[in-house]
Amino acid sequence: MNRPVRVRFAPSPTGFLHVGGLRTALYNYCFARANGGRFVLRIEDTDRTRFVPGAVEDILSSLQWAGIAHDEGPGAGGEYGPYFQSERLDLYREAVEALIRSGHAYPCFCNEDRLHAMREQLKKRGLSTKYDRACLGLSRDEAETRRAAGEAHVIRLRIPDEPFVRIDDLVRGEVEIASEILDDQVLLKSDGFPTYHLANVVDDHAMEITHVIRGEEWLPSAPKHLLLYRFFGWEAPRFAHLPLLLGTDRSKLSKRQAEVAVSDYRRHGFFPEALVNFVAFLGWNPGDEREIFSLAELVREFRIERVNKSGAIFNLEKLHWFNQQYMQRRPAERTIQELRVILADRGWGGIDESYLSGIVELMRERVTFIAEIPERAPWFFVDPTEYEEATVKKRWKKESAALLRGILPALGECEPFEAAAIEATVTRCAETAGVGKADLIHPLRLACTGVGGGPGLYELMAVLGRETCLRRIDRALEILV
RNA sequence: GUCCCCAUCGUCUAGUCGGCCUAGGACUCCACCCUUUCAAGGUGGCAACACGGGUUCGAAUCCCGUUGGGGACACCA
Repeated sequence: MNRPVRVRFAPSPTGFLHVGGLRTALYNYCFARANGGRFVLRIEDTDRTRFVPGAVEDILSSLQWAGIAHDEGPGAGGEYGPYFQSERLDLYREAVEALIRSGHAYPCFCNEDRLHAMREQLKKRGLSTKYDRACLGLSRDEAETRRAAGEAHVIRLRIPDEPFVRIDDLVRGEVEIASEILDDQVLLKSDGFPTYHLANVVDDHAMEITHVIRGEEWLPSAPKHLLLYRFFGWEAPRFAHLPLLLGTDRSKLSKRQAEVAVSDYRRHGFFPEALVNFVAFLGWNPGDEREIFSLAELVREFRIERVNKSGAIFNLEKLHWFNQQYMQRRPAERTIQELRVILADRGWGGIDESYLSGIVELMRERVTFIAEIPERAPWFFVDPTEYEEATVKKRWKKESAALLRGILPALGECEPFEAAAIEATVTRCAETAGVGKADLIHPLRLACTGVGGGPGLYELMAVLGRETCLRRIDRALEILV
């Protein structure tokens, strides 16, 4: 009765890993980990016409980046392989023949044109566009003869004559669908490849999947899958249909409305922890007010029963907030290394470790992305060549130049050249000159950075170092007069 | 069009089997505090139970309907 928990994430390589797919994978992963189960990754590559080169690699690397590791599947091995459906074709063919023998499936020789015309007719009359079963009337002998002759055909599922199919969904409860609206779905295409419906059921059974956690778009076809399990005589898994991720226009999140590939977010500099945390909260929450969850914490707290029923809009602003939160929390060492790479890309390579450490310490709570550090504070890496006009106007007074000249020698002797000592120096000079500290601080900041905002002046000067500060002050004195 | 799903602030949501909700938190926005600046942080504010019927002493919570939104209707997944 109680089989060991096994779940799967089964993307098709028709594009890059979608953020919605990431959430589906995440929920599957959490469910498996929380229940001592196995998380299987299976590639559903049964549509040769839509295969996108590089998609499999993108799916794999995106999942790895996010920290969602599969126990079985491409790159991980496993007892239930192969994990590419294109390598399991024999299984589907055998299964479909068994279905034909038991009378639950039948060959159909209708061509696309006839099918299309038929649907148009039904649509015009306001009826559902299901197959009219023209080929169901064929005798078994005739069908076999035509198949043997190599005539192009598909195999269709024969929907039984019963009032309805019921599915007990883990997030939606009981859902009933009238059988009469179910279509005689194609199971095997004329090219010998299975459709999703067949391959999915055959593989989930073969791989002993106990819980199918997937997007809500599959809910309407779930009854067909249930029927398939019954016709095969297999125990069906439990189903959990997840609410959709929506774009700002409230329609299913798609390429048209926003960036949807996980790799896009990665490229923009979002942290995997932030994306995972954000996406986890689109349809689930712990029931209290906590919001920052590591992957390990999600595993510990995730309950499939707490998954919401309604779709959630992918709110980029909130994602930014999560990223900023993680910017402040993540270990500085990682940020330093990543900053080093970004700087090297901009031609600012070979920078001292302790210097980068000082920068990160000062900038981490002021930015959302690492790349913002050189953007917002280029003066850490190069002397300012011009001075922000509005700040000059507001902060550079007639007496500023004299004040800076006055503090220059004191800064030259300030020992050690650290925040506390620099502050003491500035305070003393301000007192001596009979002005407020601010009259010294703002011109100093302008001279050292060229801008009006940024980290605390003393801290920033300490990081820049005495030599750099003095040089910059000299130069400002020349230019600003 | 047919079928299915959904319905609390602009957004993500809390609201366990109806009373503790004059509906809580977070994002965004605004104000104030902190402060040399910019942030971060703190405090406060704006802002919602789609509508109509029931059931009940009592409903955001249960039932029905309406409306709205979404999804599915392929030899795509």
